[in-house]
Amino acid sequence: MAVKPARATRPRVIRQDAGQQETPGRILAAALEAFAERGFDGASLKEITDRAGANIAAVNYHFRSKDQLIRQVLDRFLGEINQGRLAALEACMAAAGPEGPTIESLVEALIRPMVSLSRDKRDGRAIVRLLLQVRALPRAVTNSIVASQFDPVHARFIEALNQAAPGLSRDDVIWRYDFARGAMMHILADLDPAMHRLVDLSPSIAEADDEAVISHLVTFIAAGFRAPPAR
Amino acid sequence: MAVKPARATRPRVIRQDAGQQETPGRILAAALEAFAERGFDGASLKEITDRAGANIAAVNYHFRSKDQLIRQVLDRFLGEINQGRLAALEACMAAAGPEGPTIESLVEALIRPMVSLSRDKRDGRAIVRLLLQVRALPRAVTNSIVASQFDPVHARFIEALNQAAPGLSRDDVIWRYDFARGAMMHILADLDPAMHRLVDLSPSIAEADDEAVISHLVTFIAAGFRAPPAR
DNA sequence: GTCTATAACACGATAGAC
DNA sequence: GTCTATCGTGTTATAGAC
Repeated sequence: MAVKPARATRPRVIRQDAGQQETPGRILAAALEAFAERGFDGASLKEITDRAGANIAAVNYHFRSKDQLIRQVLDRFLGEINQGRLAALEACMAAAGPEGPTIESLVEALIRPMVSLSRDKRDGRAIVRLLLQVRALPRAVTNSIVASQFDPVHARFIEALNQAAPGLSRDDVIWRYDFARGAMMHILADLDPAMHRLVDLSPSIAEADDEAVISHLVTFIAAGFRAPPAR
Repeated sequence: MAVKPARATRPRVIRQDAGQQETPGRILAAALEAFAERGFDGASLKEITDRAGANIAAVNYHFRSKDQLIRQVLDRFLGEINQGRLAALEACMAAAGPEGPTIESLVEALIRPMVSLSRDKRDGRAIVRLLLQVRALPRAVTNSIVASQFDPVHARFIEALNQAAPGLSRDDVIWRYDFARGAMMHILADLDPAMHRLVDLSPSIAEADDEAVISHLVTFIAAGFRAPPAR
C-alpha cells in the first residue's frame, strides 16, 4: 500500500499574498519549517513548494537541487545565532573590568542568544531542531556548513573561557564548553512543545520563561566550570 | 534524475553464515545499523535486508511493516541501557551509608552504563545515534516507546538525586538532571568518529578513554548539582 | 519566471509459487 | 520460511509551452 506516515500537524501555508516576498525567500522559509518538522529526507520538495505557494519546478529553477536547497537553508538561518553570540561576547568583554569578564557573564553570552532565538521568533524552534538533526544524522552537505559557521565562534568562546578559568587547562575548558552546549541544546529540545509527550517535564518547567531557563542554565554551567580539574 | 544521495561508507554485510542467527535477529541488527547511519527515512528496507543477507519480503513477513520494525528495534536495544542504569543505581544505593549515596556516585550510576555502552559494544554508537535522532525528529512511533522505556528510570534517579541534594527543590533537580543528560549525550555524539569533521575536538579529547570521559562528566555535573538554587 | 507534463526511478507492501 | 514478480505510489529532476 505504501501509505505515507500520515502528518499529525496542519500543512500550514506560508502567505504568498501580503508580504509579497519573492519566491526564493518563501521557499527558503517553507523549507526551514518542513525540514525541521519532518527531516531532510522526510520533507519532500512537493510539500515545501506547497507550503510556499510555489510550483515544484520553482525549487529546481531557483536552487539547483534539493541538496543545494538544504545548503542554502542552513547558510541563511544559522548566521543569525552566531551574529548574536559574537555580539554578546563582544559586549561582555567590553563591559568587563581589567581582570576580564566573569565565567557567568561569558556563559550567559553563549546561551542567551540561542535561548531567545529558540522561543521569540517563529523560526527559532525550527533552527534548533535543524541543529539537533545535523548532530544526530551527519551528512556531507550539512556537516561542512555547520562546522564552518560555528568553528570561529567556538574558538573565541573557548579562548575567553580559558582566561576566565585560570585553574583549568585548555582541554578542561573544551570538555566543559562541550558539556555546556549539550545542556543547553537538550533543554531547548525538551521545551519544544512537540516534545512534551516524549519527556514529560514538570509543568512549572515546561512553562518557564526565557529568563528562568537562562538563569538555571547559567547557574549549573558556571558551577561546572568552577569545579577543580577532574582526577 | 533522482539519484540516491550516494553512500560514503561501505554497505557492511552482516554475516549470515557462522553465527547462524535467525533471520529476524539479523534483520534487527542490520536495521539498527542502517537506521543509525542513515535515519529512519533514509534507510530503506532493501538496504536493511541486503545487509542482513535476507530478502526484502522477509521484513514484511517477520515484522508487519517498516513502522513495526522501527518499534521493535527500539524496544530490543533500548532495554540494555536502562537495565544497566537501574542495576548501577541499585548497587549505588546498597553501597551507601545510612545518609544515602553521594551526588557523585549517583551521577556516575547514571552516566557510566551509557558511556560504556556507547564505546564498548559495536551496537553502542548506533544506539546513541538513534536516541539523538528520536530527540531531533519526534515521531509518534518512536516517542511512545522511548518515553515508556525511560520514564521509570528517570523517576527513580530524580528521586534519589532529590534526597542527595537537600538544598534543591524537586524542580531544581529536574532542571539539572536534564542538563546532565544533555551534557552526556552531546559529548558522546562528538566522540563518535563519524562526527570528527563536524566538531573538530582537540586530539587528546577525541582519543580519551571511557574513564576520562566519565571523570570529566561527573566532575562537571556534580559541581552543577552542588550549586545553590538559581536566582 | 512560472506552469504542465512527464521521464526515470526508489520505495513499501503484497500475492503467489516453491 | 523464503523467494520472485509486481502493483501502486511518491520522489527528484527536467523538457518545453506560456
